[in-house]
Amino acid sequence: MDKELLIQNGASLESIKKGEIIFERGEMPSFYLFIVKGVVRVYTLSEQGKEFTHRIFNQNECFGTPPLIINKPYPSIAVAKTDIEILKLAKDKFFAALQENPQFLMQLTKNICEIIYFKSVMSNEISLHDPEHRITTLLRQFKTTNTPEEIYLTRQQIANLTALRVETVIRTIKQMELDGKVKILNRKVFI
Amino acid sequence: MDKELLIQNGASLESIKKGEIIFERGEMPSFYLFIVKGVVRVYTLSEQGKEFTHRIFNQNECFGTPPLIINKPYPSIAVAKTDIEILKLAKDKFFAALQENPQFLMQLTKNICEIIYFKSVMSNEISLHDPEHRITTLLRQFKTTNTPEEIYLTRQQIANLTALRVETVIRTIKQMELDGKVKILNRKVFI
DNA sequence: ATGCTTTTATGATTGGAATCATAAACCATG
DNA sequence: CATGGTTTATGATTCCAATCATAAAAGCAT
Repeated sequence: MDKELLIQNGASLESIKKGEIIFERGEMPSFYLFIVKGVVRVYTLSEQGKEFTHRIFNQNECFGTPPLIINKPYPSIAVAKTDIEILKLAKDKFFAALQENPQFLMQLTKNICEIIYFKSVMSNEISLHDPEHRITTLLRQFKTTNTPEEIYLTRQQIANLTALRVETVIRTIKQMELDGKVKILNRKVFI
Repeated sequence: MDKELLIQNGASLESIKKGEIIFERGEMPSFYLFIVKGVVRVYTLSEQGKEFTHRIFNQNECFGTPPLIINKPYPSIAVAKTDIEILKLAKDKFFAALQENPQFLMQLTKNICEIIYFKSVMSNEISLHDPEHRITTLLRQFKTTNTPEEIYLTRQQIANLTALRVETVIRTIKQMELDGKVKILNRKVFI
């Protein structure tokens, strides 16, 4: 999981500019991908161009790993939200490293469990709850799992994570502020 | 992962009647749970009693494992859909078994990756697509991952898996039949 | 400062799934 | 085969988020 171990096993460091696509939907995975620096967003698109953000990954996290492990095409798109640096480890070397290094596998499994937990929480929200509830849960989730500087999400980003439209998010957050449920400083939302 | 290994490591077999709750939302996991026989449904409830089914698990699958691994409360409820038999392995023994047996861990990780893949596909559907698209994707997914006898889902079950209401599912499937997109034999849907 | 892009804001309207209500068809079980 | 429970069916209505349109405010580069 950590940089040293990945490099020892043959991973190569790659710099990617903000906005560049890291993998496309439908593509077969051929690398284990680990973020050394920066932020990556994994999302899907509808035919009409609407976006749904599955997750935002920060440094020291891997992404796109489940499709690699079960050998299925990526169901989503990954894009660099900032300039990033990632370590890429070729598939065969990745599996060899897993074999030899049980700690690595255990750490990876924990990471994947965190992802599935977040997805469970959010899919419950999206399937059963109204806009205010969804937004509240998302913000609480981000508050506990990210450092303060990373918390800030634009209304559009909140919309993409909660499967709402940006106008709905704006209106809902406004109402929540009126009700004293959140505070807005600059344009940032505090819960 | 397989029965023998679990029993060797101290798992105990338990019979549970159809309809019984296996774990509740909010409860802390203390066992690794593996289905020897029968079907388990994992779902969440809204305040108004609406249900969202996260996944249906069949025999030779484990369920509720991510919260156990990351030591967080279950975000959902598990219920026996049929009379079932499960192997329960206490948390400490489970982690010990993982330590000693890398194959077990690898198999577990693959299982979890399958779950997250399915969840990714479905959350994309629920967030971005209309009822027909959601239902089509769900049925296709079930067609490829389950054996024919297991495919049959009631309209209500489809609704709970796609975050739609049962009337919407009924109307949508009717329309799809008229359009020649599915066949209905007895009341079962074939795609 | 100046313009350019992104983000937030807001009103008007629409659309489509949820909801409500009722009943028919089917299935299991004694 | 009669009975009760589940599943499917269907019409009428409601409701709320999406959509459409427009603009103000803030951030950013030159």
